This record gives sequence, structure tokens and C-alpha cells, in this order.
Amino acid sequence: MPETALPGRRAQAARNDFVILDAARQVFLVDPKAPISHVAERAGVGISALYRRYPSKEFLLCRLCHDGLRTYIAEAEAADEEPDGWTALTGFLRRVVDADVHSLTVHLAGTFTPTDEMGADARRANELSAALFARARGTGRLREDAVTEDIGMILECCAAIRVDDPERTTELRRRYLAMLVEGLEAGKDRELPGPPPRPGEMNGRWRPS
Amino acid sequence: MPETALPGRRAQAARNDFVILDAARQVFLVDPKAPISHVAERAGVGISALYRRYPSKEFLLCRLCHDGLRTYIAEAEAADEEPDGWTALTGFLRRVVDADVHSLTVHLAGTFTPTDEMGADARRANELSAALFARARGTGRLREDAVTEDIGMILECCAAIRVDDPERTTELRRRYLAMLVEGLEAGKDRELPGPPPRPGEMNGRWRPS
DNA sequence: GCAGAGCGGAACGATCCGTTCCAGTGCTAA
DNA sequence: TTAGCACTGGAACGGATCGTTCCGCTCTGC
Repeated sequence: MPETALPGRRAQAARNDFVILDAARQVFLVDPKAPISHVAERAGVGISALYRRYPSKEFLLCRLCHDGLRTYIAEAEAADEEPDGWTALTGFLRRVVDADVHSLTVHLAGTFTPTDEMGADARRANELSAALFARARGTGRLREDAVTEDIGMILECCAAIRVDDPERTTELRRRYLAMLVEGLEAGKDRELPGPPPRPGEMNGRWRPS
Repeated sequence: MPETALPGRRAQAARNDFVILDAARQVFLVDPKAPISHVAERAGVGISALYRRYPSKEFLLCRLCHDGLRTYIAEAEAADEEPDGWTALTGFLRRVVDADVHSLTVHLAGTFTPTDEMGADARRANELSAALFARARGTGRLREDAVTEDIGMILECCAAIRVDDPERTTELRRRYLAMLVEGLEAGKDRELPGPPPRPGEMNGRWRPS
């Protein structure tokens, strides 16, 4: 390992713990079906180092996905502190988009069988989203025909934006999130076309693939 | 073949011409990396019927992609007839989204080496988009900080929406297209965050993968 | 100096997928 | 009627990919 000042195998191991998880996140964000060897390469690590930590690819994917879900929840809880309901919602959206959490939780789903804990967390995430949405509605700044499920769809739209440079990706996503949020805001009296998304409509992925 | 009233092998072949192309479009729209056997199954046809028409998977993909590009151009030309520049642009966007052309042209790119004719058509598509955008700008209904490249990005966002039912997919896409278009419209004096997309920025895919 | 934790990466076996091949089927023309 | 042929379904093949295992090595802590 061409690393700096390794005070021991333990330290290397501890570093790898982080490096591997981080590499996995980056790799699977770009391509959810990437081979596990790409993760090892990106981490600058052998495959053994990976299998020493996770018994299988599925476990790694599950871990990643669950982590993403937890960040989502954390951001939603943080948004609850924000006094204004509208900025709570829009700030939440922006932070979730910035954290690139949507791809991790949604696009990785179906590639493994979720644990019970994940199911519970997913439910909690939904509740928090709904609460956030309800608060925003209370401010009157939300258009009448918007629904809670729009949150997931908007995140989906933003996640679709991706260019090679990660920073640029974030910038561009913010741009289109801003457009979408303007469309979410009350103002013009036009109605959105078609029936709004229904609760489980985007969740076809959660069945075993 | 369990088909109705086949007046000959010729007729079956002619029917298959269409059926195969249609199946291919449906299959590759959902999963650009789908195996060719899925196309045959979806078409209710053997693999031979496929290889009789296209010398390889790459040719089929290329054909599909080019077809998509041509519809894009056709819609852009049709939009030119529309007298009002703003409805020309928004109508164009809606029809392209409805036709589900974006995934075909963009997400399939990179899976084959493009022909010269495709390159020319791609350039023409860009010119038409730019013209359409310029006309919309002329009406003053477009926000100041919008750029031509927003068109592609917006289409990308919409293409990300996909549920099992195709009709529902169209409905939902129209919903978020409507939101995005509201964000594209002049009105509130807020500026969009970050630098706008640059011309070739989203085209990393067009290099051989 | 030794036991073993941790590692890199080759090797293995399973699966997948593009393509080829061949036997069968029903027109069509003589 | 029948020979020839255009067309087909799907089995078979060969190469590639990828998850996982395994082995030999290094370095640490004692």
C-alpha cells in the first residue's frame, strides 16, 4: 500500500473501512450494477479487503442503501427545526439533492432483500416527508394541487441530472430543483395536468428483482 | 405463429418488420442494456426473425436511436409552424416528452458508434432546438437566465419519470414538465442558482463506451 | 521469531448474452 | 404435385463478465 505513515495494520484497516465505503458509494451511484471489482479499484484496495468486511455484494449494497435512508431521515428531522414551513421543505429538498441520497435509496432498492429495520426506516422517512409537506401546505405557499408524493418525484427528476464532474452535477441539480420548486409554489392559477402521483406508484422497484 | 389470417409468409414477414421494431423500442426504453432475446420474446418471435433484419444488436440499437432523433427533428420542425414562440417551445417539449424520444436518443448513445448521417441529424436537432428557444425568448415569456441547453436537461428530468403503466408514465411526465415549464417562465424575479449548463456538458455519453 | 490479522490478486465456476446454425413450415411457380 | 425457397423458432456455442474463494505474502504485536 502506497500510503503515508502507517502506524500499523490496524490503522490501515480502519482507514480502509472508510475508503471502501466511500468508493462503493461513488461507484454504485454512477452505476448501480457495477461489478464489485470496480469498487476495489476505486478504493485502491484488493478484493479481499472488501470481502473481509462484507460477506457479499448484497450486504454492501444494503448497507449503502440503508445509510442513504438514514441521511434522508436525518435531513428531514433537521428540517423540522426550521421555523418556517416553506423553507423547511425547500431546504430539505436541497440538502437531500446535494447529498445525492435518492439514487442510493431508490435505485439500489430491488437489488437486495431489505431488512426489517430498513422497512421501518422507510416508513419513518415517509411519515417525516408527509409532515414536512403538511407544514409547507400550512404556510399557503404551496400550490393547491401539489401532493406529498411530488417530493419523491421531484427528487427523481433531480437525480437524473448527472455529469462527469460531481460538483458540477450538484450545481446543475440545484438549478433544476429551483425550477421545480417554482413550479411547486402557488402563484399562477394554472392547474397541473393529469391526476397527481398516488402513494405507492413509484415503488415498483422494491419488489425482489 | 398464432396470428390472424396470414395470407402468406410475406405478410408475416411484413408484420414482423413492425412488431420487432416496436418491441425493441419498448424493451430498450425500459432497459438500454436488455439482451436481444428479450426483444424477441416481447415481439413473440424467434431470434432468427430478428437477425434476418438486423446484422447485429448494434445495428438495431442504431436504427432505434436514429429513428428517435428523426422524430425529435420532425417535432421541432412542426413546432416551427406554430405562430406563437412560447407555445411553440412548450408544445414541442410536451410532444417530445410524450413520444419518449429522449431516452432513445440519449441513453442509447454510446452503445454503438454513430453513423455520419446520425451526426448530421444530431447537429440539425441542435440547431432547431436553438431556433425554437430563440423564438421563445423573443416573446419575453422566457426568464432571462434560461439557456438553450436547459431544453436537454428538462427532457432528461422528464425521462427519469417512469412507472409500470406507460400511459401513467406519460401523465406523470406531463405533470413535472408543467412544473419545470413554470420554472422556465419569467415571473418571479429570483435567479436560478449556479452557472447554467454549457453546450456540450451533458454529452459525455456520445464517446464510445 | 512466531502466530495470525490483514492484504492483493489470480483462479474458479456460474451465468449471461450475442451470434450462428439447422431442421421445419408453408408459399409459389412450374 | 412437387421442387425450391423465403422465412421461422429455438437449441447450441463461445466468449465475456462477475461474485466469490483461495493462496501466498507482509507486517504487527507479543
